[in-house]
Amino acid sequence: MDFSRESSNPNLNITFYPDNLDPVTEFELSDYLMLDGGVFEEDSSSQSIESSEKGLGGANEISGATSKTPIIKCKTEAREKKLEKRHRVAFRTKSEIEVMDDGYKWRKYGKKSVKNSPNPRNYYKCSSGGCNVKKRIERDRDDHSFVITTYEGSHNHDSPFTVYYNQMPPNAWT
DNA sequence: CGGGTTTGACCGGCGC
DNA sequence: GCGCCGGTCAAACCCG
Repeated sequence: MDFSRESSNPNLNITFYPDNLDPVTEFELSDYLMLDGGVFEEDSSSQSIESSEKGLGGANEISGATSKTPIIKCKTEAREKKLEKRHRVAFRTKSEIEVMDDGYKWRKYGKKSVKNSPNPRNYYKCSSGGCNVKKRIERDRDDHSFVITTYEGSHNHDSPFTVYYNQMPPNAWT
């Protein structure tokens, strides 16, 4: 069994996907891997996904990589036009725990079995009032030890985690 | 008692 | 037009 990871360290291996994992898109997996540690953001609004910087237990540093591949941007614009999307960021994380604490409070509102995957997909909403950020979590169908987390939208408010983050000295975490 | 899960039903979009 | 499929709702349930 390869579930014998001794620590629940979700920061071991993180891959970023543009959009969601659409198996029927023209994208190949190698296209995603081209981004290699980059964050894909759709900037249809002026905010950026802060949660990606501060979230996930505050241990990983995934900000900084900002290369936006033009081809993907192009494709996404088409989809964006069609679906009128907001921000959508997908992570692929090696972890046994599906729901990790990224500082926000999430409320589950749905579970669904997807045809493409044997594993169910979970839907979460940010439980803060007026904040309609959504989150979608599913397991990788190839690697059961990977978890795919997709954020959609931008938070209206600061993360409760951010309060601590701002008020503490930077080395308070170690 | 209040807030979060669970779970099936419902609905809308898309492809055929 | 119909059926499939993904996403959301909401009522019942569970837990602190």
